Amino acid sequence: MVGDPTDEILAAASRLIGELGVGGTPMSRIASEVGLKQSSLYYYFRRKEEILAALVARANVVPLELVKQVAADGGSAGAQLHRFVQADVTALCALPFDINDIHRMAVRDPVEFASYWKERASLERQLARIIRRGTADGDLRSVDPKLAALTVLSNDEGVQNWFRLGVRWSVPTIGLHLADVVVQGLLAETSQLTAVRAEAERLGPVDA
Amino acid sequence: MVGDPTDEILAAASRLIGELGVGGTPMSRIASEVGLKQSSLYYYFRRKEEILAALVARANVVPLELVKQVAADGGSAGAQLHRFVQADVTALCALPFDINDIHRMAVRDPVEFASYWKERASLERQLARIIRRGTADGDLRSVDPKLAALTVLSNDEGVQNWFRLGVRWSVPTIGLHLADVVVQGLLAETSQLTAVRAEAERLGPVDA
DNA sequence: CGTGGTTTCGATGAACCATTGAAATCTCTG
DNA sequence: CAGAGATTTCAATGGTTCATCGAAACCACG
Repeated sequence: MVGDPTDEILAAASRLIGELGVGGTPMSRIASEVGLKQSSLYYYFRRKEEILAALVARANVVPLELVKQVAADGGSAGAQLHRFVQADVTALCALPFDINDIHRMAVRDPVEFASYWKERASLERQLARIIRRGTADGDLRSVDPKLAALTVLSNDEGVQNWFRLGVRWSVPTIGLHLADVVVQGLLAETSQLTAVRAEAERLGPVDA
Repeated sequence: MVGDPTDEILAAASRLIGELGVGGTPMSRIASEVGLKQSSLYYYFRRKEEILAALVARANVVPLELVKQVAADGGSAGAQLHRFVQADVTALCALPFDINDIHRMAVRDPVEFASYWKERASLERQLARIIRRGTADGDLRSVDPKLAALTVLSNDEGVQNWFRLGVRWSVPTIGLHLADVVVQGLLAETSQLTAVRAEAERLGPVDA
């Protein structure tokens, strides 16, 4: 054990949950991984969900940073959306565990996961803002911005889910495909897709 | 208790799991719901997962029926896709439990859920075939049909997930939005969306 | 040293999954 | 209707996990 036991525990939990799932990783296993006895974990975390909440809190920051960065970098709404989707898919697939797995717990325990839901709502709002602006500019079709934002995020999480099962495509391939579908699906005119894609590429990958 | 205890058990399990989640519904609760003791359940199902497998097996049939029906009804690939997405979203949202919740178990237990994975693969294949034909006809953009099929299904499951949390939109609203985005996202020309939508509407909702 | 705060642990209890062998119930036939 | 044989139910039990508690070990510092 080198650093803060809290970090050690989170790192071990993160790895094990990615391997065995939330339900499949007992506290005793996490404990032995960091050289502690099972009951000792409860000194650092009062309940198992507290570990999950801490884990998801970290994971949640990433997409939020992404959408902020994308908005700050500017460009058309389509290009922003395109860059966000690609980066979001990449970020979600890079997590050591399935975010939906932990999301499942967050549904049952709104108190413990309060910050998760707050950040999640913020993420939807900011994405909706981009889409709303796109509609106002005439770049995007006229859609309900909030509904569109929700489906975009759902899609990112959905493919992340299936990616973990070992599909044959690389993450960039999936991200690019998804970004293309989503953006063209919201674009006012299909012919703009190549232009939007070029613009997104010119701005480069998001670095958060 | 009126009919086959097996059906009684599945019905109770289905309802309880929708309410409390897979991990949150003990066998004892299911048992008492159908007027049995906990251990008696194991006469009908050897393990808890067997109940879940039976549940998901039923649920899985629906999208499979849908895609077959849609293909049988004919029409352009875009219209078929549009009708399928709407019907699939409706079907998934109508399930008493979150299909992803059970899907999670299926990942860890490929033996028990063997039929699930077979039907799932079949679903992806048939959807991919529709998309492939659309590309060949020039209706759809040139995309990897299998990747596109996977993302379409992911999207349906993704919104179903979030729908359960009580979003403010109705199921038909969500389904229509998603179908529009997906279809236009894959269409060769945006201008065709209204035509495709009209065609899909003329064919009516899928009745499987 | 020794005092007070921090960290770890063993013991324990409650909830749940699963098994088992026996009891109760049903079914069918002579 | 008796009773053999199959079906269905259950109480008892064991193993695993989450969580709590009080005591012991450890540590910093006067």
